[in-house]
Amino acid sequence: MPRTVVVIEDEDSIAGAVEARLRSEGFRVEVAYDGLAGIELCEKVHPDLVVLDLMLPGLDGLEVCRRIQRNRPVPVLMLTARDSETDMLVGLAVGADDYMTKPFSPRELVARVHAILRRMERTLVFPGPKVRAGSVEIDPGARQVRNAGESVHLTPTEFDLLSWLVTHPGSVFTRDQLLAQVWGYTDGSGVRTVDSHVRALRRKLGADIVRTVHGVGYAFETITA
Amino acid sequence: MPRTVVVIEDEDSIAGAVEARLRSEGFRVEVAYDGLAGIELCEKVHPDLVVLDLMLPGLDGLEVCRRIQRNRPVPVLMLTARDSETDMLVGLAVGADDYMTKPFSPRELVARVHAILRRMERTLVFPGPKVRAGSVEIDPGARQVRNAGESVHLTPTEFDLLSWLVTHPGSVFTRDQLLAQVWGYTDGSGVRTVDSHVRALRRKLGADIVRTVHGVGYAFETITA
DNA sequence: GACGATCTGCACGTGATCTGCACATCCTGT
DNA sequence: ACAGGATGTGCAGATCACGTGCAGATCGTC
Repeated sequence: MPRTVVVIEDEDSIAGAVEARLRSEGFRVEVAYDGLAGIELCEKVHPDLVVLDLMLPGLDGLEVCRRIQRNRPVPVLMLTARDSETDMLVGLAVGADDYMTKPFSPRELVARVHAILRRMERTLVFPGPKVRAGSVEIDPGARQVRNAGESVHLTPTEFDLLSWLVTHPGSVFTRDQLLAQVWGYTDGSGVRTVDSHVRALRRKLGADIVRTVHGVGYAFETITA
Repeated sequence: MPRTVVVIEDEDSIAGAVEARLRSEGFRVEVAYDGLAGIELCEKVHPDLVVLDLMLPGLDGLEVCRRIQRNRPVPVLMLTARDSETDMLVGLAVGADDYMTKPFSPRELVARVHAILRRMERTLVFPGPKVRAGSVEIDPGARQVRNAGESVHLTPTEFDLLSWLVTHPGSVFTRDQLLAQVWGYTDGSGVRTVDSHVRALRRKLGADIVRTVHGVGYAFETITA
């Protein structure tokens, strides 16, 4: 599933360059040429990130930022013509996650987009929707887990592992795949370590939280009670 | 006791007009002609209201506004030469209570000064919204904190840090994110400084005020009773 | 200019967490 | 039922992150 980026920028040349570059990076890109259109676009496509020009015709970029955030928290990379510390502070105040001054290199923009998304993945800043699985309730934003109402403490690796499985219900993953996705390892070292963490999850959340697929790996499934 | 107003404005003609008009309304008026002098003046006379030009020689008006607010919360009426929504939003973001674009009529200025002071009086009588977290009570307007009824003194940084966390309950923030949001730093320097201030908060308000998310960062949580 | 408050950030101790072995147990195909 | 591979369990050393004490730098105030 490709990441979606909404670009709100009135200058054609910049909008086009940003769009092309991000698209070549594998993002799904939608462009709006003024603030109101941008807000509507965000409501429609629910982007993973917004690239927003501070100076827009009609509605001001800061106001656009606020309205977008109000509907649904989303990381914002703000573009500004002026290079001043004030702009940065103001941008951060209304909820932007990073900002760049024009002119900028498309390469740098791509780098920052990736940086923000990586940060968001690792640490969801905004309270996201909670995921339920049987009696287990997972809050990705708060990195908290409850079982039958009781708060359960998970270590970082345990939480990341559970999160990965939960966000891909029904899919079976080999130990190597889990090491790659959750641990970031590329070589096949330490496959048994996965077992240890699966075990920890079962001890804390019940044996049914993770299903063993003999000869293959592990999978998460919502219990259809 | 007459109300004191500090006017920070570099243009002689405007400063003179504002001063004369306000004085004729019974205010005690002090004038500074640049940002630094304005800040010092505020420290000296503790005004009930500040009229602040956005465009100042030397120190930027927004920076002046922040520093004044940091020492002691005071209503600010901001003057700006440009008539743009951006400026208003920017001004409000850094803590101004109202803004006017030049040219303006002295009569209107006086009206707004009275309006702001009236509003302030009301909010003194009817305190603003307070945030509660367990036995801890936070008053953002007054920058005051109470724990089990006892008034607790927080340093500026401590209060800013707590405020940010409190306004995003449940969300986990990395040290880098907190440095960016609370300190305004963009590079990753000084991550351990965050620890020190978290520690100060816990010493003053109890260990539970901030939750450590091992391997990630910190989060604030209302006590789930 | 001097004093106190505050901020910053290092160094160290401690506790939490990760890793992966060795052995026990379970599963599957025959 | 049996063999052989796969998975579960207990555990301990290594590693990593965090809390703490402290001291120098800086800021605000008188």
